[in-house]
Amino acid sequence: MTSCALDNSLTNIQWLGRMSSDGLSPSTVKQEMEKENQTPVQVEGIKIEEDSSAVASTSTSSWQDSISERPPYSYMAMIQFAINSTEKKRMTLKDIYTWIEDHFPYFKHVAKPGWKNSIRHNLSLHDMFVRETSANGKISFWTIHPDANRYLTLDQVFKQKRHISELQKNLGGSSCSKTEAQNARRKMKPLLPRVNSYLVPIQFPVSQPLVLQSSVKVPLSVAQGASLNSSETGRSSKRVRIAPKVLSSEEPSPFLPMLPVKEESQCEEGPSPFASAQSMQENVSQTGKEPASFPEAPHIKEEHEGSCPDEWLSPLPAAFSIKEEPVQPDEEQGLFLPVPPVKQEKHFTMLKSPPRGISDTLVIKRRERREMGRSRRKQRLVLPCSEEPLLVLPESSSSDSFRLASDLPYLQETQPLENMSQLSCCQEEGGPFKTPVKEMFCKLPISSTPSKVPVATPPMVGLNPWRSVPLAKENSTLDFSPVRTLTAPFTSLQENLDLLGFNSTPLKNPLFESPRELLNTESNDMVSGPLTSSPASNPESTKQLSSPELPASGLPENRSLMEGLVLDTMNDSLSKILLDISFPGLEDDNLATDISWSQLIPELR
Amino acid sequence: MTSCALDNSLTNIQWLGRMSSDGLSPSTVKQEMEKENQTPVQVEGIKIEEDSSAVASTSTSSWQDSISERPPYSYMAMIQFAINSTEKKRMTLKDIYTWIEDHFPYFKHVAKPGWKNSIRHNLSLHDMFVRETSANGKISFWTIHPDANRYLTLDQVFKQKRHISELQKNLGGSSCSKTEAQNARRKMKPLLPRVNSYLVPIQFPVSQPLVLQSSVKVPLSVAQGASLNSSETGRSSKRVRIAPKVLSSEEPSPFLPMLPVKEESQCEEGPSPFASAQSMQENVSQTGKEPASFPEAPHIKEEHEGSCPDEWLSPLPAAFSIKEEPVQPDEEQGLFLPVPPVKQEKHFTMLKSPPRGISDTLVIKRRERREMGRSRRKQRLVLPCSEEPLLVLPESSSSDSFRLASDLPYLQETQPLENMSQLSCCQEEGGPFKTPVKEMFCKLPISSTPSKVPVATPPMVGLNPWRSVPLAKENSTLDFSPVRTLTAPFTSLQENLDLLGFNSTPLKNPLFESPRELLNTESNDMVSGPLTSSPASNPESTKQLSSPELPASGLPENRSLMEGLVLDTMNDSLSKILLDISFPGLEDDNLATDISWSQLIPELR
DNA sequence: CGTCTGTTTATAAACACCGGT
DNA sequence: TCACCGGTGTTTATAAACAGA
Ligand SMILES: [Mg+2]
Ligand SMILES: [Mg+2]
Repeated sequence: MTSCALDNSLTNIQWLGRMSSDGLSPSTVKQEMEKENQTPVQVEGIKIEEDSSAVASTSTSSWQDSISERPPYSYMAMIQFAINSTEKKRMTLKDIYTWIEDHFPYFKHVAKPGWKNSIRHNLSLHDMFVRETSANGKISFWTIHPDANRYLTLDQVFKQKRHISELQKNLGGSSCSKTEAQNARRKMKPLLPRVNSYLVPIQFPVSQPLVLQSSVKVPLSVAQGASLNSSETGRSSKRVRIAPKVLSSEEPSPFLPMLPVKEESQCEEGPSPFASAQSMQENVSQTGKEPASFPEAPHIKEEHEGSCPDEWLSPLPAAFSIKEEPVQPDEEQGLFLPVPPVKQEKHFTMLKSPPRGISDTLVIKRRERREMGRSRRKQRLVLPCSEEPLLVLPESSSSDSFRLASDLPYLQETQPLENMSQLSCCQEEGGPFKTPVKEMFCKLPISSTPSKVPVATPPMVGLNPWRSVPLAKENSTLDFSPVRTLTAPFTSLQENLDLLGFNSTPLKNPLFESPRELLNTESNDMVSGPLTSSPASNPESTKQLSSPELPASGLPENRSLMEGLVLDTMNDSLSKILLDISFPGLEDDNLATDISWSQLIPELR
Repeated sequence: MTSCALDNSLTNIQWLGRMSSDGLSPSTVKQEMEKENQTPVQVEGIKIEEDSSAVASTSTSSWQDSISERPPYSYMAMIQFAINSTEKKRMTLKDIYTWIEDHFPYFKHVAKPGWKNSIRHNLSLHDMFVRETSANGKISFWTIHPDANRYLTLDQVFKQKRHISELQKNLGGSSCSKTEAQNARRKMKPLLPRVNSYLVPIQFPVSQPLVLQSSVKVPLSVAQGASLNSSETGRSSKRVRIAPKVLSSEEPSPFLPMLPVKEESQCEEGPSPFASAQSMQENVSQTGKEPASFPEAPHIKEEHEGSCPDEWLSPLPAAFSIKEEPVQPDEEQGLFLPVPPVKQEKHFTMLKSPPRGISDTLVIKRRERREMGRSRRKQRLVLPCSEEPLLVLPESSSSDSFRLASDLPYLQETQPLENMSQLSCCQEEGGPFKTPVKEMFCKLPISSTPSKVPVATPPMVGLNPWRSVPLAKENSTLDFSPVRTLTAPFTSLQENLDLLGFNSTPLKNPLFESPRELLNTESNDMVSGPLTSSPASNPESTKQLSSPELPASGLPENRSLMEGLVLDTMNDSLSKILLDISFPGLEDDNLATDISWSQLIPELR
C-alpha cells in the first residue's frame, strides 16, 4: 500500500552502507558487488524503494536500528516471517526477497547477491516450505506447511525480545558465572535468538563492537553500556555468523500461539510496498494478542504419530515451550516413536523402519527416549516433529509472551560453564579453536571440521598488522601465514571480556538448545522445571488450538557487526592463484591420466 | 578376512598420490595438508593399510585406477556403498571413513580433511541414514533406513558400468551431437553417475584430461582414446565437481535388485581391513547375480503412499529404472501424491498437508502430477519416494543391467542442445555463465546464483597464462580478473570436444536426471520410449522383488582431475586481507555501533 | 582440555526447467 | 518458431559453529 514511499530514506541507507567501503581500493570489492546485488533484481521489481525509511529511522525496535547489520535470524526464520506476514500465508519468491530487503536492509545494501541463492536453497531444502501454484497455474507461491507453521512473525519476535530484556533487567543480569548459571537454570531461559547468530561477513582488523544485547548472560543495562566500551575490541574476525541454530522442534506451538497476524496482507503478486515500517511499529503496538481468530488457519489434519519432520517445529529463535510433557511409556512401534525421535525421523515417521531383524541395536531414537543421557549426542535434540506426537501443548493460548519470560531462564542453565569458558571465547573473537584451527596452507589442518581462522589472510599479506600474537599453539608449523597470528590478539581481548561476564558470544543463547538439553538431562539431573519432552511439534496443536506451548522467542543479540562485507567468492580465486603459483605443471600429469576412468593404469608416474 | 594384506601396495598408492605434490613449493599446501588429514585419524585406526593394493593395481574396474582422482560418486552414495558392504548393513563413522579411504584413495591421499566433515554432514542431513546404538549402548552405528536402502554397493555400480560401456560400444558411441542425442533419446540412458561429478579441488592452469569414460555421449573406446588427447586441455578450472546429482528417486529398486551383497562383513568395530581389494575383484567376478537371497533383507513394510522421503530412493548414480509406469490417475490426496511427487513431499507424505482452506492454489505436487508440463520447474523430478508409491517395478529382476543399456539412451536426449551449447561449455571450462559469472571483486556479481569462475585467481595474478580468450560475453566487465580469461580457452577446447560428441560435461550423465525429465516431458513431447514415471522409489520393490528397474549406474567420467588441492579455508584469509588492505578503519565505526541491538541509532556516520 | 562425533546453518555451485524476447 | 537469457528450483559440496561425550 504505502508503495513508492520515500526513495530518500533508501538512499540514506545506502549511504550509510557505503560509509564502510567508500572509494577505497579496488580490493574493496564487497561494497561494489553488494550494490550490484540488489540493483539487478530489485531495480526492475517496481517495489524496490517503498518504505525503507522506516527501517533507517526507527530506533524503537531492537536491532533493526543498525541498518546495515545482519539480522540475527536464520534464512529459514526470515522466510517464515515474510510468508506469515501475508494474509494468505503464501508469497512468491520475488516477494520474499523484497520483504526481506525491506525489513532487513542488510540484504538490500550489504549482502552479496548470494543471499538470494541461500533463500532459494532454504525454500527447497526445508520441507516446511511448500510450493503451491495459483489456480491458473501461472504463479508459484511458497507456503509454510500448515502442520509446521507456527505463524511466527517478526513482530512477535520483537515483542519477545522486549519481554525478555525487561525480564532480564528485572531479574538482574545473570552474570552467568558457572555457579550462578547453574543456579539460574530453571529460571532463566533467554528466549532470544541466541546471542551470536549473524552472518555478517567480516572485514576489519580489530576494534569491533561486541554488544551482547538482551540475550543471556548480560543484563541489558550492562550490555548496552559495556557493549560500546569493551565491545570495540571484541571479535572482528569471523566472516559469517551462523545463525543461532534454533533447533526446529523447540517450540511446538508458535511463539505467541497466535495464528496469522496479518502484517502486510499484500499477498499475491502485490509488491507489498510498505512492509518495512510495520514491523517497527508493531513492536510498539500492543503486546498481548490473542491467537486463533484467523480465517485460513490451515492444518488440522490428523497428525499420525510423528509425522512432522523437524524443521517443522521451530525454525527460528522461537520460543521453546517446555511443557514438561511426560515421556510416554514407550510406543514400541517399528521405528518412529513419538518421544525423543531423533531428528532422523523425518521420513521415518510413517515408515516401519527398523524391521531390521537385528535385535542387538536399537534405533537411537528409542534408546534415547529411554536412557536419555546415554547413547550418542544430539539426535534427542530432534524433538522436532515425531517427537511428541501426543502432546499438544494446549496451554496458554494468548499469554505466551509472559509465559516465555518464565521459561526463558531455562535455556541458559543448560551449560553455563561451558559457554563461558569455551564457547564464549570462540564466538566473539575467534578465540579458542575447538576444531583445530584450520589449515592455512601448510600442513596444519588436522581436524575434519573446517573451523575458521579469525582473520585469515593469505600468505602474501603482512598488510594488516592487526595482531601478530600467536596463540601459542600451532604457530610453529605455520610461519608465513599471517592468518594465525591475527587470532591471537582477539583471543586475549575477548577472553578478558568473557571473564568480565559480558561477552556476548560465550553463552550465546542457549535458548533453543536448552530445551533439548533439558529433555535429555531430565532423566539425569538437569531437569528441574517443566521441561520434558517437548515443544509440541505437532502442527495440529498449533493450528487447532492456538495452543499454549510457551512460545518464547529469541531475541537478537547483535554483538558482532558486519566486519567486512567480504566476498567469499573471491576466496576461491585467491586460493587458486596461490596454488597455481606454487605448482607449475605437476598435476597435469596426474590430471591427464583421466582417460575414461574405466581403465588406464597410472602411467604418469 | 584378508586383513593385513599388503602394505606395499598401499605404499605404492601413496607414492602415486605424492607424485603430484612432491617437493614442490610451500604453496603446494594441499599435499601437505592432505597427508595430515588422513594420518591423524587413520594412523591409529590399526586397519589403515590393509589391502589398498587392490585399488592401486587393479586396472580391471573402471575408474578406481586413477588412484588420486576423485570418484564420481556423491558422499551419499559412498556412504551407502560403505554401509552396504557389511553384513549387518551398519557401520561406525570411523569405519565409514576407513572404507571410503580404502576404496577411494583420493580421500586418503588427496582430499582435504574437510571431506570427513562432509561425510558427517551427509549422515546427519539425509534421513536415509539412521543412527543406531549397539545393545550395550556403547557404540553408534550408522545404518540405512530399510525403506530406503536399495543395497547398492560399489560392486554393483561397477558392474553396471561395465554393462553400460559394453552396451554403448555395441550401440556405437552416440556422438551425441544434438541431432543424434535427440534421436537417441529413448534408447540411451546413460546410467552412469553423470559425467562430471567430482569435487576435486582445482589447481592447475590448463591441460586437464577431459576423459568422459563410459558415461553418455562418448563410447568407451572413443573416450579412452580421445580422453588422453583432447582431454588434456579440457576443463581444469573448476574446483569441486558437484556430484551428478542422482535424484534420489531414480531407481526405486536397487541397481541390481540385489539385496545385501556382503562385501566386507567386518561390521562392528572390526577394522575391516581388506575391503579394498574386494570391489575390484568382484567386478571381475560373475556379472549376473540374482538378488533376493540374503538374510537380513530389511524393508518390506507397507509403503503407505508416498512415505519415503526422497533421498530414500537413489542416492547415488544408481540406475534409473524407467519402467514406464503409467502415471496413476490422480490420487488426489491432500498433498502427497504418488506420482510426480515433488521433492517437497518428504515429510508431507503422511501429513494431511493442504488443509489450507485456500482452494485457488494447488499444492504443486498435485498440480504437477496432473498437468505435468506446467507448473513450475523441477519438483516433478522429485520422483523420489512419494513418487510412485504404487508402482513397484517388479520387472526384470536380475537382468537389469541390460535393461539399463536400453534405457540409457534416454537421459541424454532431454536437452541435448542446451547441454551442448550452454551447459557443456560452462562445466568444463567455466564457459558460458548461465548464472552471470560471479563477481570476481569488481561489481560484476549480479545473478544470485554464485556461479564460479573457472580459474578464479585473485587480481594480482597473471601468473597462469593458460588462456586469455574471453568467451565473448562478459569479458568487458572484468578486466583484471584473470579468472575469466582462463575459462575461455577451455570453452573453446571443450566446445570442440562437445561437438565431437565426447564432451563429458555437457550432457554429463543425464542418467538420473533424465528420469525426471522424462516424466516431465512425457506430457510434452520428449517422452518417447518407456519412461513415464518411474524409478520405483519404493523400498519394497527393492527388497521384495529384486525388481527390475534397470539399475543403470553411473559411471565415472572423470574428466576433471584434482586440480589443486587448494584449501578453501585459505580463501577466507585472502579475501579478508584484501579487504582489510583496502579498508583502513572505516568500518570500525559501523561495527562499533552494535551496542545491544535494541537501541543505538547509527551515530557513527 | 582436546578430540571425535553429530547436528545445523550458511554459501557456492551446477544444473534443470520455464517463460520472455 | 527458436535460440538465448534470466529467474526459479533442486541438489550436492564445503566450511563452520556448536553441542555432547
Ligand atoms: Mg521445500
Ligand atoms: Mg540422518
